[in-house]
Amino acid sequence: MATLAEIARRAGVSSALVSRVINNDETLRVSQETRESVLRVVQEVNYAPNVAAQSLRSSKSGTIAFVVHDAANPVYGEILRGAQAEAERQNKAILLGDSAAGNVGNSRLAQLIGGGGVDGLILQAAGVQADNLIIKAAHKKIPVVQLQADIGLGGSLVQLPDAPAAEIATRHLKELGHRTIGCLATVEGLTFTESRMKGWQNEMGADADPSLVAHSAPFAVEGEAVTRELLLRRPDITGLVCFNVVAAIGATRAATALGLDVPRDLSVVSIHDVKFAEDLKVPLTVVRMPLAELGQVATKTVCIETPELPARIAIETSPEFVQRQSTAAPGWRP
Amino acid sequence: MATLAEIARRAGVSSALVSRVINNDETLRVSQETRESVLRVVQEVNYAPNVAAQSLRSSKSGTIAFVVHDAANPVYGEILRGAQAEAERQNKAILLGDSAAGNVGNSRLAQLIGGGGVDGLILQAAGVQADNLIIKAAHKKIPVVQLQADIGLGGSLVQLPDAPAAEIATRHLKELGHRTIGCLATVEGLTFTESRMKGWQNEMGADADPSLVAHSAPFAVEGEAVTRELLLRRPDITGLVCFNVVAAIGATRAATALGLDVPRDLSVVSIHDVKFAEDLKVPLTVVRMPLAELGQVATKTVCIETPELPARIAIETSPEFVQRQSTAAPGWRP
DNA sequence: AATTGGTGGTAAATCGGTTTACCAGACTTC
DNA sequence: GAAGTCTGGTAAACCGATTTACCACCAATT
Repeated sequence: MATLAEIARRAGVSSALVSRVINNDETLRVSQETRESVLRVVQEVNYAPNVAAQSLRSSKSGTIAFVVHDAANPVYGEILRGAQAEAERQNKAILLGDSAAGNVGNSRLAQLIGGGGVDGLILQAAGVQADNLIIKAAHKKIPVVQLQADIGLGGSLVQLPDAPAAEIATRHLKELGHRTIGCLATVEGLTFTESRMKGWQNEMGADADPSLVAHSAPFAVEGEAVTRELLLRRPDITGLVCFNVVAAIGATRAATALGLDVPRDLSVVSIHDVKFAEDLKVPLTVVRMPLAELGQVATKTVCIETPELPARIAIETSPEFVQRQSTAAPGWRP
Repeated sequence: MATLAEIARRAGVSSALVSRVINNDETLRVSQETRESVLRVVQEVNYAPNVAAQSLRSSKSGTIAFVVHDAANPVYGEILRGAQAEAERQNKAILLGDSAAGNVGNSRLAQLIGGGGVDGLILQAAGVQADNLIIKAAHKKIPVVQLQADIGLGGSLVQLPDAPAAEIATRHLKELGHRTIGCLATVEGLTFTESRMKGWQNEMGADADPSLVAHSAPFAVEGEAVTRELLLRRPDITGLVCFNVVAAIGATRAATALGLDVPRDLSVVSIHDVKFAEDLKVPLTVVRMPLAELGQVATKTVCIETPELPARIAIETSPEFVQRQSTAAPGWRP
């Protein structure tokens, strides 16, 4: 493990000089000879600066924490991909935290966040109590960006076009002739849930009966159970707008289990797409969200060096409607 | 940002004492009073040690790098989950690198790996040229664990029960009455590909004709294209063993596109499971691998402090056969 | 001869925590 | 009263890169 001092010794100069040569210090005047011999030794020993020392001196780690509550969820995979790409551009590495995988608060990641080992924190806490320790640790020390839902950390909030997406989905069903359109929402109270609810309500107008709404965490089993209850409660529903595609898959399971055919007896449209949507028994009609852009913007924002981050950032890219086979004009039921 | 010195000043002691109190130095003798007043100040200022300073002194970062070539792939998600869980136990945070997301070699992650900012490296490089810079950087400095495939980094190699899994899959088709069983393998030359090939050959015996084999990267589109060629070349194939479930989904697409019914005309069995396998048009019969355990063992191994890591570690947990609807006795073809 | 100015560097402080070696004072013991 | 032995600490040296301030030397100018 070569150090600056080692290189300095070999090149017969001081370590200050080596550092200044390596970092292209403009104010340094050095002979061409000396510069070259320093660089030669740097090559020879395959020098890589000690990041801990740099970090200690500069108070920058070159690292950002990205905490989600279920890294295996395909939706987060897409966000993460966008974040990775932007992080690369910003020359940052990403520390991945999974708040579902344990108590993040006592983890090494929390120590890093609290101890200056991280330059910024991106938090996707939808549906999960964000860990207080992380919050405290991060508070006032590093920039925090919340994705999709404001859980009161005081950082920036990056939002998707939630209302438009729900409107597109709902309007699609209306245009097919549906009137009684259920709403399989995500967890109540979260910012994006409320925005999407608003989108559904906007389109439904007077028909936006609260009894048409049910809430589910983004898991297939829960989506299934909740949809089952909803359909039993309101058997007149012919169309269903789902706020999460994983829950939507559960919804189609529930419909099938109740003897309903999708789309003949129930049309299902969901927000978010998945790969293999085409390969499903019922290929889902969806409204795609610009998830990679969400991750990218969040990362860019958290890397901003200004003291104050913008309070809210709205992703303006339009959601993309993808018609597949889970929606159709309302049919009769046997 | 409180420092030790700050606390020492407030408590009227030396910073050495504060450090030793905080770290429960056994050799320290200190009065109860002093200890308590130190701890009180520590609480008051919400002290968190600077990780860069600790890291510089100790040459440990509390961080491990986990580099995969496609973080969005569900198979890696499962491995990552196991790695996360074990990392938490080892009090390490995970730096995620995606070798598909760009050139890892020039990334901040590479700098961290080369500069002591990472305590270990787990590399899942299947199907991708591992980045030379990472290799060089990591070489001889930190423990390296390779997952599934040995790409010559000289570190440890953790292997799944590959041959048994392929045997189980192949035997299943044989027991259903299939004789001409194709093999949609993964990328040629990789350690796990070869092991699974061996499993297939073991079961096929004299019937293991090389023309029954095709190779595909773990992507649906490639699985589809490769399977199409294979089926056109060998239309007598009635059963297909796939080494990767994502490629297997592509295989069913190809079969369908050729007018073949799965499982009537072609039985498909795959290694690895996915969530929503039940929701697919053709629910796939699969052989589940202990992926979380793979991630867990890799993480545990990379955290070992001994100079020499074991060269090879075999995961002994048996693969789990899951019967669904993509396999059946060979039928006639129209 | 003394000053100015440019060239080519270097010494030393700093970031913050850890650890080793050591020490002052009180108290015992012979 | 001299030597040992606790008790309760502290000083100072790391870890390695960066950066500011400064300096020695030589040449040119006044």
